[in-house]
Amino acid sequence: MEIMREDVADILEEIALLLELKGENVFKTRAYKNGAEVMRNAEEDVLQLARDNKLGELKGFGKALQEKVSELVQTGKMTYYENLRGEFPPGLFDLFDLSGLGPKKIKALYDKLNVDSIPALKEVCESGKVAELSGFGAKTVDKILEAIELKEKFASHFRLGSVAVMAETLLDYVRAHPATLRCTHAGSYRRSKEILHDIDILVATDKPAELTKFFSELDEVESIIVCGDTKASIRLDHGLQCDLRAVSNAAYPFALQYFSGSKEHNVEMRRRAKTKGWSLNEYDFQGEDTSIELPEVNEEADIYRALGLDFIPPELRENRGEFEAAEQGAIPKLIELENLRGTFHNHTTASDGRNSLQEMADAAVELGLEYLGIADHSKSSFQANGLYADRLLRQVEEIAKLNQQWDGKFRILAGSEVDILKDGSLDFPDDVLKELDYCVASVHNAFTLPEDEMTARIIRAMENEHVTMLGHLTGRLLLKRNPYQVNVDKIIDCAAETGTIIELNCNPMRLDMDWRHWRKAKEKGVKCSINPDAHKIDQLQFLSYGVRLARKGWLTKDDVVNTKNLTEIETLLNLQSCK
DNA sequence: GCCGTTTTCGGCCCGACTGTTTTCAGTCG
Repeated sequence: MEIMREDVADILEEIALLLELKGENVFKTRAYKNGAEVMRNAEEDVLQLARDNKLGELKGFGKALQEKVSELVQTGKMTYYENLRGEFPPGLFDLFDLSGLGPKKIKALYDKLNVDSIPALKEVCESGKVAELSGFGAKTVDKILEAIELKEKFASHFRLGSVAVMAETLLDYVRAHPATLRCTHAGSYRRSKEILHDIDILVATDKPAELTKFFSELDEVESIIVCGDTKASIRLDHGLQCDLRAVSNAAYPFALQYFSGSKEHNVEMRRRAKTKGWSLNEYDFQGEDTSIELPEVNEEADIYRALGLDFIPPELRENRGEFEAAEQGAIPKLIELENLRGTFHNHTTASDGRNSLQEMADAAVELGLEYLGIADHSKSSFQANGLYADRLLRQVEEIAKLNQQWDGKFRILAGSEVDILKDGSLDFPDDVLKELDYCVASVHNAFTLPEDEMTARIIRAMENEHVTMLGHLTGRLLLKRNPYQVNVDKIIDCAAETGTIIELNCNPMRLDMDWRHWRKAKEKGVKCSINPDAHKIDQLQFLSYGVRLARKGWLTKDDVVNTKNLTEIETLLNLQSCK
């Protein structure tokens, strides 16, 4: 099997774990973890660099990592890794998933009690042997057993869309507390990650212990993980964890910056602070040399300014180029929800939607939109009641009639989500497609094609002049189904050449194309359409997730076509005004 | 193991909480 970028990163990360188990130098293990991070995020074609023995060009890759990864990519195996792996039983790795257990404790359990799997751990916990080990006690045993139970019960991953309501509710509670001075979300929720492990809330107050106690006693709390004077961690329904940090008003900007992360972003912040002779933590700047004056900080932006940086919006804080941009005054003005004037790719009862054309349009008008693109499924998506050409053309006529009611102030755009068939041809012939206002082309079957065939298939579809935009590029369903194999770089290049718009499908299950690719796409001139893929009226609200992820992908108002008003869209699509 | 306008050695981000400890190690974020 061909080695992928992600496989290399996973192996480097596993080596780091193995080295920790062996009790190796922490900086050595960190070097491997860092190497994994570089593999995942580097702009370069890292596999090609590995084939050419040029990985040393990447910061973080020295002689040792370069040789090991090159061996892996060129031969399909890494001797060092395989030897290291042979030193430990495979079941040991599962123990790292248990919260409260780290490399030191796992090593002790393995060395002293021969624990090499979760079932074995459960047994020695229950037999009382663990409590006898030095450094372990009754409470540790309880915690381990609870962690085992939790792992079995919950997977600790949550989609942005499934935590957003709870995140807002909890913040509202904190905001309403009389001892709260100011508060907001931090962490990955603030950074708009598509998958979250927890919700972080930060509060400024003179009575921190009062806040943590209040928080840990909310009705929504299933169990309390920790509750101290300044921090409370609670577990909610479905195992979702939520952390509250309470700090002084003076420390609030520092804490907000710190707890918003990402870890990679903060490591770089601290490194930059050090070059100025300061140490940065979640409370303040500390001067190593007391003769150097410390900057005054009242809000988060002051911290960035002190380091010679423009304010970096939280969504961009992934250490993926935001520092360079902030230095050069090149942080883009990111898109806002209120910039959206309309949207494409929505379904009705004609295929697998729940609401009629009229109902969907009324809901869009209610949201203040000027146009709503309908794109019901085409005939090959028989599972979704896809339309044959005759039904589609009747829908086009019906839309034309409905459009007369809004006197040109609102318009339903007649489209189709046309299936890209296995060979890259489309599910409707050109003489049907040309009757439409626009067309979304999507893959809905044959997900297991090899990457090159899948890429060629999609490119062939994009080359059709009637295809306006490409739907959910990778077909992923977050936490449920992996993306199909497709060469995203080639798709982006093709979109740039053909002028095909790429969709940011904002169904929280999809959020596809992934935010990590948008910056590259926009630099090549590819436009984005933020599409809710709504199957009922309330799913039009998915637009807010789309905007959050578009921001994360560095997109501005100008990069997103559905920020254009109706007149501009009619021009873009070569449509006669229906006034 | 990596890195370098203080460079080839000596650093590498840092604090809170918990539990098992009589002053700290381990884990987490």
